[in-house]
Amino acid sequence: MADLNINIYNSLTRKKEKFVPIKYPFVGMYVCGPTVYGDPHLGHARPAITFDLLFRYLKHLGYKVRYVRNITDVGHLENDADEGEDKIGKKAKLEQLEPMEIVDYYTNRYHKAMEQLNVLTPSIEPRASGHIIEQIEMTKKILEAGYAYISNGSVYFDVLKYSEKYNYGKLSGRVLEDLYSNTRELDGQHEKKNSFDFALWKKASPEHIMRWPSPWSVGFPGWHLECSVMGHKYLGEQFDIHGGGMDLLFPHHECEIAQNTVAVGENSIKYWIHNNMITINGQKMGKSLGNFITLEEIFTGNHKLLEQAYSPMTIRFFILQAHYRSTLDFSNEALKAAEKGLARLLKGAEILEKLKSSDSSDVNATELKEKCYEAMNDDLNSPIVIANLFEALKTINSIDNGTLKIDANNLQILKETYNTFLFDILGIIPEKKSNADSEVLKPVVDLVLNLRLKAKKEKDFSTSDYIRDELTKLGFKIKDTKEGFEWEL
RNA sequence: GGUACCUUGGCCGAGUGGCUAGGCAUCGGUCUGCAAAACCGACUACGGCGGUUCGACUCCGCCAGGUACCUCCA
Repeated sequence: MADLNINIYNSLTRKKEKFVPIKYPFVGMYVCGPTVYGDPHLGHARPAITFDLLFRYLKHLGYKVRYVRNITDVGHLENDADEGEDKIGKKAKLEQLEPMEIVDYYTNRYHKAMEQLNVLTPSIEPRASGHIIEQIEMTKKILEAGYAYISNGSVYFDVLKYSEKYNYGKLSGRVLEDLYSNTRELDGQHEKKNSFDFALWKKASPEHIMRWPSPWSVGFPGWHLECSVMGHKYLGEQFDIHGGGMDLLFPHHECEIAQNTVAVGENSIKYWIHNNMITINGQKMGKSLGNFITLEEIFTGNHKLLEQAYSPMTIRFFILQAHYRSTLDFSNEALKAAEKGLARLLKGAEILEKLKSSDSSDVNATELKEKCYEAMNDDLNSPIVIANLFEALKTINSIDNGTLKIDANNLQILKETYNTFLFDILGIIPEKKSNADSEVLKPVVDLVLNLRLKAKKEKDFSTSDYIRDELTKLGFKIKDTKEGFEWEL
């Protein structure tokens, strides 16, 4: 068994820390999921895959992980808390649908994309709209503690009051004085004592569709509240990991910490983990910037920036080839490189199954195994894991070629390591080869290639080349081997 | 304007105070009737200027360029 000495970067302390769960062997992990008002895009794939990697790895190490990833279907406003429209509500009006139709439609689309990316389903996937009562309860608690105030039917968190006793900005490094001078003048700020106060409950304007009764007004909960509520509801007063995109660090996660501190207790979450953004031409890919590419567009190649379609596994591999805390720049060239590299690794897995062991061994597979664990333990360094797998691939091919030998024991470890890391931990699945395995096609192609083999033996190269060229045109890859031939579609 | 971060070879991307990750592309070689695949080899980089050091891509300072957050965003 691998050692459990994982180091992980904690945004809260800004350094790598040894991961020690609050209550071994259980791990509670909460990750901010999507606001379901549009198709999932490449940016959504990053946190999903990053935390899927963590989820898989922790489980692999034997932890009992409860992974909660929410669906935001209410309270996420288009603009500033006072004047903005709810994202879902806006879309619903636009398309003349019930808000919940929008929510279900895009939630399903999200799930489908996640499945294609081989992202495991979380243990619990709660919706904000299903936790209105709990959100009202938490708002009450914060009011009772004296860290919130009611203004015109809305409830706001009193950041100034909070910062007298606690450190607002401990996560983001934000300084309150800076927020004073730098928050823009926006309409409707008059309800708040200070511009940096944030809403816990909002009174609904007449045209606002999504609304619930509360002690203060008919309205809806503030965006930051849902994660605090659902995280603690399902993972307890204290839990281990809270994750999300770096862009949520401020204000979203900072506000969560403030709410938690008042309503649940200080330091209720141990590790804050943030993935970096995917950029396109060096700029963040984002809904508001309009430069995003949806996952469906990538899978079909139907976008003006795409030179071709890229499979879900190519995307997954592409994302894992960069460290999760680095920005990752999108380009066709990089994606094609990922595609080719991945295909080689998968081919290696097939060859590995057929390898024969020898009496002696030039290969030390234990070393590979240790290097892979070491990389994962060092803040989930998936690029290093992949680099190690490529080294292993070289070894595999060399054994296949007969230039290296491996004994049974090392072969066993090599297989275990290669398959465990590639498939179980990195979560790669072999892509389905269209019709290559079809019952009808295989004998036909084999027949044709056997004819070619015969031609070759008779040195009738014009015929054999003709067959190969024609099959290549049809998309077959033909490979001659010592024994005869191999092909794939 | 404030805060933080980044700048690595043709491209993507790890990493380290001295031991030149990895992938893709390109160019040689081996193998092959020729290819393909595979293997071997080549190309060996760390924005600029100073400083610390026996030694810096890695630490410090300055400069340049870029990005993110400060408003919704994964």
